[in-house]
Formats: sequence, structure tokens, C-alpha cells
Amino acid sequence: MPTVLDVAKRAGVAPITVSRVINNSGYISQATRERVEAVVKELGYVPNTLARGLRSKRTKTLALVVTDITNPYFTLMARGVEDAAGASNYTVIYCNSDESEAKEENYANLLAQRQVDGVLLVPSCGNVKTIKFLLSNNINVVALDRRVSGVKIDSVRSDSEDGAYRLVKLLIGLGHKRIVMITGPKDVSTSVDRVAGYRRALIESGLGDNEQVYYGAFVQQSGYEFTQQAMTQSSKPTAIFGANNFIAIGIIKALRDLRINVPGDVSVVAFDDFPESMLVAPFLTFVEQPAYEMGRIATELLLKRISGEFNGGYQKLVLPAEIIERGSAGPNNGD
Amino acid sequence: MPTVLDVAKRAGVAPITVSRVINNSGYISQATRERVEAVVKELGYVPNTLARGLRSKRTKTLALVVTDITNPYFTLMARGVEDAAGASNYTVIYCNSDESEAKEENYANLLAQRQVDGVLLVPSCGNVKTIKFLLSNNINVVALDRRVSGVKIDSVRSDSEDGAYRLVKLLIGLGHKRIVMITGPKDVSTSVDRVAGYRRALIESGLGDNEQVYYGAFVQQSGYEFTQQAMTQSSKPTAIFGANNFIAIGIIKALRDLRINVPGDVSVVAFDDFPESMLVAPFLTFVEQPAYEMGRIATELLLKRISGEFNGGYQKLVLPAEIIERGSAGPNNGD
DNA sequence: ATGAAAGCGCTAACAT
DNA sequence: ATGTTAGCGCTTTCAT
Repeated sequence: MPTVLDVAKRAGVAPITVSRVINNSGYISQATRERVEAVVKELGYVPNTLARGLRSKRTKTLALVVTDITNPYFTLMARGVEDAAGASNYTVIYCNSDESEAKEENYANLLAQRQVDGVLLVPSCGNVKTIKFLLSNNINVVALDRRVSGVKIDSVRSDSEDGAYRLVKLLIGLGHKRIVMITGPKDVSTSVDRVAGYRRALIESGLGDNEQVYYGAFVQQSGYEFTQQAMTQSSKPTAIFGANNFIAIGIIKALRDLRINVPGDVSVVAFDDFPESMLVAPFLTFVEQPAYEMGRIATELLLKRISGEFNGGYQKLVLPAEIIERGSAGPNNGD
Repeated sequence: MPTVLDVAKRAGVAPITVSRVINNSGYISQATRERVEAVVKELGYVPNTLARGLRSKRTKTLALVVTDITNPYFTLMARGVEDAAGASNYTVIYCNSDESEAKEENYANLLAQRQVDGVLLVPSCGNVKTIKFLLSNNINVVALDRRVSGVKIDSVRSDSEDGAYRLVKLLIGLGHKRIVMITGPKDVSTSVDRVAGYRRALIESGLGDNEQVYYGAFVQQSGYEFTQQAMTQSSKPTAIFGANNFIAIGIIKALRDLRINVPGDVSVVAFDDFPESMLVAPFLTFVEQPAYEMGRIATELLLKRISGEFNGGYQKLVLPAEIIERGSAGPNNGD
């Protein structure tokens, strides 16, 4: 493979001149630029980013660590990250922690070895060990989707508490009094915040005693199993709130298997849905989080930190979420 | 950040000894190993892969370039790639070409700059320019999912022709005679091969004159629009074959909007479905391709090429696909 | 079993 | 507007 030196010799200039042409830095006469560019093309020269990064201490690479890349919610977020990164000629490495702290740590190590310039992290849990490790390696970190405490970093998320509150108020407005919530782990902020919103709505409407929350994981199985449990109790709910899309699918499947009509017998609401391209008949009433925007904004913030363009106090951005009403939530026809 | 030199000094050894410990190469006495490892931990030393790659000409990095990462079919394939790569301590960079040749070329350039050791490529079209470029940069390439010609590389795909043939034979066995096919672009092998299987089944059953193929893209819209066209013709089909999952969703949506019952009035079959975690009521009769296995096998092959463990003739692996029968294909109740 | 020297390809720093 | 020198952090090669 040709190197800068090969190009330089052929073009009759010094290596640094080739470097300047390629990077569009410093002053270069038009004539020299054209000559160098011609040789680059002629030899099929491709700059070596390893050497470049080693010398310049900049790899122009970011990493996005999410907990579940199979969830279209995170796929969309990834798209926002990629678009913002690409606009600044940065590349993104995608990692999937599967909600496992061990995997998260492992990836953090790998990313540090690769000298990424920054990491966008959806923290797998409340533990900030990974974040501290990255920071100690001079890698900028922005927390995405979830809150973290005990560490000074920027964060971008959407308003889970408010979204949950409004969703539950909507149900209450439809006459529902026994609303069960099925959520994710206890140590994940989105899970906890959505419960807080649910609780606030209930209490505000004098239904505080009816609170019933099942903590599980953000997977279909949790939705399915806890729905079965909830529907076999003496006091059955008339509405179920799933804390994410996979849980919602599990809820709806369980109700279908129990031959319970949605929303005739039981209403279902959730956070996040699936893209229309994967859905034949969208009908879930849900909170739509601005996943793409979150990814984009977080990335822009991260890039500004990296470039030093922004070095002010740590930002905690909370974007508003929107309720999309479809058919899965109806009036309470029960008791 | 500490470097090998820092570790070496602290441990009272030469840098190369630290290198040997980290890479588990050469002979190291137990005592030295332990001393070095202790210092590595103490200083929080993280090896710099840029320097390593620059010197060793190996980055232990692969790339997977797919045409549409939002399609769960490719997500599953990516999983197979990641697992196989991880097992050999390789990292994977994911790229999405959006079926665009320009984007594919752009990524190829980026990957060459990053000195990846190998690329798993789902070719966006019949053009082998990208592949030739990668090969000319000494990067091993394995073609995934789709055939390419005019270039000597390994390829791993599943048997589209056979899958399509069996799917259409199934429909014919159910009494269908007017079967419309909606497929992807004309210059993509999976699209073409599935048409070939469809055609063979029709001809074999004396239905060759009934062939009707709509070429579009592997997206929902193609399924939707061509179904509308097909159902407003004088001679309406009693079954529709979508060449992938997104097309199938479009077909089913169009039929629903036209108030045509599936499978009562029209049967629908396709290639690929969506994971159960995203589906409330799976009902598509479809060809399931071994996406995970394809990813895994292709990666193992690529790694063997990279290591030089395998340097025989170029492999063209074609894995069998399986028909999953659900409810979307029923007997022909029409004329 | 360990080390010394050299260099991978590039660009920062400092000339001119 | 262009060039010289040096060195980023690591591992290859060749000793001992």
C-alpha cells in the first residue's frame, strides 16, 4: 500500500504537504494541491487512520453503547447519533450491553483501547464504574436515555415521569381505577421514573391505594407473565401500563391467550411502539419518545465537548415526550 | 495515560516484555508475568490498539456492511457475525448501505482507512467495484446473502431459488393458479433468484403463462402499491408472494385497506418474518433463512482467510432455507 | 527467558 | 507556501 511518503516523492513535495492537502489544513497553492491530488488518485492512496490517530490523538470515532440494539427504539436513536456524527465526519462504533454490567465494562475497555474520542452511553444500571473508567481515560461521555448520579457528565433523556403521568391520567380520565403497571428493573432510571409518574397520577386522583407495580425486565416475557399474574388475582385491573414496547407486546399476547379483549375488557398503554414498517395494524396508545432527536442532540453535545467548543457546566437535557392515542386504550366498561 | 514504557519501568523490565505478557506470546516466567500484571493493574494501563495495529498490521477488526440494518433479518445476521468474531477476540464495525452503491463505496473507503482485517459484505447491487477496491487494499472480503460474479471471493447465502420454489409449490398445492410475485430490485441476486424459483414452480405445474412479477424495492411501500395494482386488474390473483418481510407487511396492509381477507380471499407468503418479540400474532407463512448461521459461518470463513489457516479455492456456500407454515396461506376459495 | 534497536505511517512543532 | 525533525505507542527482528 502506498504511504504519504510515496505520494510525496511522486509529487515532488514533502510528506507534510501531502498531509496538508488531505486534511485541508494550512496553506497550499492550488497548483500543489492539484498535483498531489492527482498522485493520490493515481496511486490509489488511502490514508492510514491508525497512524493518524496515533500521532494526532484524535480518532474521529465515537461509540454508542445501548442496552438492546434489537429494540427499534434504540435503532432509531442510533440513527440520530450516526447522522450527527457523520455530519462532522465522525464514525460510530455500536455496542450492545444486553443490560449487563459486565458486558458494558468489557466494551468500555475495548473502546478505551481503540482510543475513541467519546462515548454515548445508555447506562445498563445505576453503577457508574464504567463511566468513571472512561473519564479516567480522558474519554468524554454523555449519558443517553437514563439518569445517572454521582458523576459529572452531560445527559440527554426524555421526560419519563411526565410521559407516564400523562398516560395514566388519560386512563383515569377514561374511568379506569385499577391500573396495573409492569416495568423494568428497579435500578434503571427510566423504569423508576415511569413508576413515579404513574404514582403521581394515581395519588393526584385519590387512587393511591390502588398502586400495583410489577418490576421485571424490559422484555416481552415480563409483560406476559406479570399480566397472567395480574389477571388471576381477585381484584383484576381494567387497564395495564407497560413500561416499554416489548413489555407491551407481552401484555397483549397474554391478554389474547386469556381471551380478554383489548380495549373492550382491558386497556393497554405503554412507552414506545414499533415502526410502522413492522406493523400491520398499529393500535397501541403510547408515549413516543424523541429517540432520533435524543441521539442527535447528545452527539452534537458530545462533539462540542470533544472539540472544546463547549466546556461549560454539565447539561442535563430532558426532552418532552408525546402521547400518541390509538385504539388500545378505551373507556372502562367494567366495575 | 500510561504506556508500555511506564509499565516496563515500574516493573523493571523491557517494554517488549510487557508486550509479551499482554499478548500472551513468547516465553515469560511466571514471576515476571505476575509482576507485570500487577503494575498493569496498578497504573490502569490500557494498550493502545492504534499503535499496536500500526506496527503489527493487524487490527483485529472486521466490518459488516448490510443494506438495511433496521431489518431484523440483518440484525440477526449481525448477531451471528458478532458472536463468531467475539469468540476470536475480533471487534465488528457495522455499516449500513441503504441499498445505495455510493454509500457502500464510501464505507469501503472508510474501512480501508481504518485498516480492518476483513469485510463481510451484503452487496448493494451487482457492481463489484467496492469489492475490487477492498481486495486491492489487501482486505479479505466475504459476500453475504447475495451472489456476486466477476470477482474471486468466498460467499455465504441461503437457497433463495429453492425456498421460493417450495413456497410457490405449496400455494399451487393449495389450489392457487394466479399467483402474483412482488420482489425487490432487478440487480439484486436474492430478488432474481426468488423470481427464478417462482417461475420454475409455475412452469413445472403448467402455469407458466400466469407469471406476473412486480419489481420494486425491499420496502413496505413496494408491497403496498403493487398489491393495489394487482388487485385492481381484471384478472385478480388468489395469492401474493412477497420477496421479503417488509414487502409482506405492505401486501397485508394493502389487502386490509381493500377489505380483502387473508387467507380467506387471498393467500400471502413471503421470505423472512419478524421476531416474535415484535409480533402479537405471528401468522405469516414464510421461508425462514438461517440468518444467524449465515453470519456465523461467513465470519468463521473470513477469519480463516485472514489467519491464513485456509487459503484454498473460493467457497460458495449455499445454506438451505426452511418453510414455516402459519395461517396466511390457505386453500384457494376463488375461481 | 529477556532485551536493544528500529520502524510502522502519520502529523505537531518549529523552521524558512 | 512549504519543509525538517522528531516522535506518537507499540511490536518485529534479531540478539543474548
